[in-house]
Amino acid sequence: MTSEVDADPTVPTLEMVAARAGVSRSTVSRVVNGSTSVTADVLAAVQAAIEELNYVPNRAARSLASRRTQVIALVIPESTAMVFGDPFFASIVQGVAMYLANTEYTLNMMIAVESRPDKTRRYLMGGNVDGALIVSHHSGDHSYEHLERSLPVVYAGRPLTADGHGGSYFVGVDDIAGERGAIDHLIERGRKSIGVIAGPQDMPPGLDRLEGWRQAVRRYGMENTDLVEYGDFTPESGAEAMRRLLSRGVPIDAIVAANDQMAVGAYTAIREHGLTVPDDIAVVGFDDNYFGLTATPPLTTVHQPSVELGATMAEVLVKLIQREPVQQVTILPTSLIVRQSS
Amino acid sequence: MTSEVDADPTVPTLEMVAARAGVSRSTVSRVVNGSTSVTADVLAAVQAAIEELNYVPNRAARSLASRRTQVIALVIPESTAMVFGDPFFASIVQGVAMYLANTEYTLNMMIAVESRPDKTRRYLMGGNVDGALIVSHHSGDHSYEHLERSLPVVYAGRPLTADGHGGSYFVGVDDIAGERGAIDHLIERGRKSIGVIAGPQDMPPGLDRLEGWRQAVRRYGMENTDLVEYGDFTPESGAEAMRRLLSRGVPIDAIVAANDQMAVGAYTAIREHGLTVPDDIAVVGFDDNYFGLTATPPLTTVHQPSVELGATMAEVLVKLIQREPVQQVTILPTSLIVRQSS
DNA sequence: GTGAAAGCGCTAACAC
DNA sequence: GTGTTAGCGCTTTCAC
Repeated sequence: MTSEVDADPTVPTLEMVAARAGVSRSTVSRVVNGSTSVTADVLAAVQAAIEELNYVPNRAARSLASRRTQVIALVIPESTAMVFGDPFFASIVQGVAMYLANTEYTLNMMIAVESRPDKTRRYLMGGNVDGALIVSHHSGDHSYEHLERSLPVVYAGRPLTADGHGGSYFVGVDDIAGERGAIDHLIERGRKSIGVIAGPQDMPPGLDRLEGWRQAVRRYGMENTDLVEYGDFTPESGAEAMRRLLSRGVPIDAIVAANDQMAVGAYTAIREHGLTVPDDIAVVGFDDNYFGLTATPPLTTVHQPSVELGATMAEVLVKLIQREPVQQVTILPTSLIVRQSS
Repeated sequence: MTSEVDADPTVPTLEMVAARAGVSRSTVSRVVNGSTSVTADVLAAVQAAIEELNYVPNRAARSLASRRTQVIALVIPESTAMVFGDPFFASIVQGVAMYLANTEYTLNMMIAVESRPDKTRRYLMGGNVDGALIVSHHSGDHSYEHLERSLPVVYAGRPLTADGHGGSYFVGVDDIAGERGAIDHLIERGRKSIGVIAGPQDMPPGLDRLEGWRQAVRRYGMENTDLVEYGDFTPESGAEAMRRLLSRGVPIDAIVAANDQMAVGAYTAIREHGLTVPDDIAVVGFDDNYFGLTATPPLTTVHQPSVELGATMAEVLVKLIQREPVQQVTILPTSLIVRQSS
């Protein structure tokens, strides 16, 4: 048995609603668009007709006539999509989708194939969407900046440019403060020699989390100011960085990693050296995802509100589109989740 | 500084292309739509004009005139979106998006708010999309079945109905065979008493993976045919199920869990009893996500090709829309990933 | 092979 | 408040 799709169960049009309600198409249009200048009885009649016919406005027609699409693009570079497994991106997508579910906007998720950057650019500039949300693994990469002249755009994370944000709108978290908080916590617990497994230094989270560590090291007047090794956000790189740190022969009683994956990787290296977490070395991650949640021992980490980040990006973009006032920069708070690794 | 959006940088229209190329709009339309009945020189002229003007067809106009939208909806029930953290869903979304990136179709991802089922239904039936992909955590829930009469629909996972698939199109994996393979492996490694932490019995993966264990138990003539406890796919439930299994006092030297999260949870319970993985008890999961990958020891598990599953769903739907022949049921193979827990 | 003409379903001035 | 009138940018018969 094959499920056959009906030829055409005649989708009702605005005109049919008008005829049934005994009014003009304009009036129906007004009702559909929530105009106030319609008398109560006419409104009721139209609504009844809409209900009876099960009328749904045709987006294409509406968009063509109004020159608004009611579509928001969520652009994800292909290289980022590959690492979609990263819970951070999944959460952002979820936040965006859930926020938009309660608006009139539709989410158009697109993978930007990097070998054909033009395809994406043209699609976005071709009047097919009302605005775009850009999420890149290489957070801070605002290479779509030229778009901003023809389309409202909101980024996840601050741009890489040192001098301000170049007019871009973005939503992010305060990585510096978040990492500083992690170290405050370690100091409170009596740790003296705190190392850091930093992330790539060509993206803001990598840079800022390291800066947070630096500020804290200075503030607490710690002796070892060069206990830094770098990773690329993968567990393996975290393990390697930790091995390098341990092989220095310098005493270390705590480590902060720029994300949970590397923190969990550090566990491996610590165990290899016959040491235990947290007795010998306390470990604190960043992000708060299940890598840390399911690790043994469960990881203390800096929580980043990623679902909310997605929702906020969508909110800012919608306001931008509707020309409501919005801040260019929105910083969401991080919070320390203390578990058993510290 | 505020980024101002230009008033209207005049998006080029098909008419402008026609004028520039010195042909009629119909001809430009033919070129844009890849019609063969256009002479080489005319084609070249039109393509040049398109290039020079940076012309992009307006989707709304095209859709209005052709009565095709080129939009595919990916519907995710709200309750499922909540557990978006489950890598399985993230991978499906990724697969769908990546497949569609190479087609003319656009991905419209929508969260179906369960308190307003009508909103979703009407949107889908209102001629706003050419087809729908339905992904539910409660896999097998084909409650959108009525839609299939007016719209091509493809589901992830087999329906719950016992009698065939009721005409629905779906893409899934062979959970029964996958689980059986896990047990073949354990038997090969000399395990004698294999228990199972089953999933919820109101969804196909839960049912089928347990059935796979049952078939294998029977086939190998194992003695303990009731070494079954149930969980709800979370790590905690896996730990609890394992505790119940261990407290029975029956010898167990291996356990298969219906997903990786529960398998990792089982680790906890096994350790609590002073036992080790895999020396005392071998553990095999199902899904193959980072829960198992980052666990200690890394988990042996049944790999499910989730990205490919998403891509295949999209492929089937596109063929369905284009009235090309497609199988109603597509079953993707699972494969056993042997790591260190078995 | 190419053009002319007629809409697709809706919104938005503008009259009344 | 409500109706009339033009399109929005494209596809699609149908002639030629």
